[in-house]
Amino acid sequence: MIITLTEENYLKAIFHLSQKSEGEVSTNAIAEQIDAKASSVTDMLKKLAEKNLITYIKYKGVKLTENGRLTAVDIVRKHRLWEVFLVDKLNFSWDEVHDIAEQLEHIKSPKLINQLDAFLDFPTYDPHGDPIPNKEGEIVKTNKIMLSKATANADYTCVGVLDSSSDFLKYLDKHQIGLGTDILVVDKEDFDQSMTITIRDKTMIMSKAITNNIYVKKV
Amino acid sequence: MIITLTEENYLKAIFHLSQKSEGEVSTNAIAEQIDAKASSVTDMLKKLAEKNLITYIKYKGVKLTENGRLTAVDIVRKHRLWEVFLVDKLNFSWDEVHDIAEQLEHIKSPKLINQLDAFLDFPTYDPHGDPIPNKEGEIVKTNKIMLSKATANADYTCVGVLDSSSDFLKYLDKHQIGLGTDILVVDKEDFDQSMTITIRDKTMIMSKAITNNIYVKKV
DNA sequence: ATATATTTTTAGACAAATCTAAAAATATAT
DNA sequence: ATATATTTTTAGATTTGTCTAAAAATATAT
Repeated sequence: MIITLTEENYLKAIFHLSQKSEGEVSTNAIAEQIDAKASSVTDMLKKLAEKNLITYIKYKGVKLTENGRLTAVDIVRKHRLWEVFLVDKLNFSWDEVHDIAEQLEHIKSPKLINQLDAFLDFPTYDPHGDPIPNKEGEIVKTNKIMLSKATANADYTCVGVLDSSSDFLKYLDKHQIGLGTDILVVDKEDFDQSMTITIRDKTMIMSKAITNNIYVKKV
Repeated sequence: MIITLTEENYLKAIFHLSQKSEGEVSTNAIAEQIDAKASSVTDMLKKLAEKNLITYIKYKGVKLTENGRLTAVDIVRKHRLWEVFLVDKLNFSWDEVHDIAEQLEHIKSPKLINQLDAFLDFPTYDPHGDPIPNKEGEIVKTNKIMLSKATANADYTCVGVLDSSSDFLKYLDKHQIGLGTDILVVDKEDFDQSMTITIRDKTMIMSKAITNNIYVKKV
């Protein structure tokens, strides 16, 4: 069955939205993610349901079918492998790769992806710390938590970011925070939930807007 | 100015056709190359002329403008660089790369192509012996000739192929002919223009259908 | 419980790229 | 030079993905 580029983007959007919260994904949420009008989304949902990629009940939102999930995960796999390629082989920085990978993820050739995977030495995480699904569509789950949920007086390591927009990644670069950076949570302010943290013996304060976008693991 | 994927394919087709013969390119020739109906081509030619990518006079065929030529050459550059990547880095064989490069050539990111170029060590020829245009759109001209035009009792080296279809390339692989293979032309039959050649001390006969698709250089 | 707000869907229109069928222009052959 | 063949264009329809505006369904608030 032929799946168009647009359909692929819808499937990916639905997949990402269903990762964020349980249950059905709403039309409006998809519209926002895709940057389209809700009416356009409704049209597309009918097509995807017709192709058995989603289950769709009017006014009730959608869910990916097994088929749809596998298709979406395959796109995510390609996206993340290409990001590794761009950073590891072509010397891109982690804030530059998203838009290019967004294009490359639609290239259709199973052999290409398998060879790329081998060429990159079968990476398990992309440059933002997101896991790379395997060929069977399985995704490893790491017990990462949001930095904002970390407890005071404990050591953590940065293992990923939620927001991989260029602006946020540049902020992290500026403060020399990357994957593997050790973070000591010194204090958490009750009032605005800002945090005092220590990185390489330098202490700084981070707003919740920041700590809510950094994934850490207890060390 | 935004150039769609379809427009890019038309420009590339016109470019390749104008390489083959002087003067204007005909609507039918484009239709055949693109595998579309002549009426569709006419519609597209109007659009391309509107965008100043071609000069188009009704019933008189088309020519690329400087702008159109640069756009087409850039696509060819990308196509050939990706082919080098696939063969040199991902271990594809030369008969497998065309269709994938056909997709990759449309990825839009100047930085990506420049970094790829550097990563591949600035190659000048693709896996089929076709020259890779430089950033400025210049293409080196080699004094290659068709094997069918070669003279008897002279030494040549294979430097390229005209037909880079999978079937033809597999024929060459089977007979262990590749870029750099030395070919001694022993005799040329007047009747059917078949040739007796010697490759690594093994003599064989090649029909004109074959010799017409192999580029050689006198050695 | 009823009015109000929000979300979602429908209806109809539009742009891009294609097609078929027919008309117009150009080329070829006797 | 005139009839015939070929090439190219036009006209009108179709598909995909989008939109706006209005209607329908669902959710929220008093």
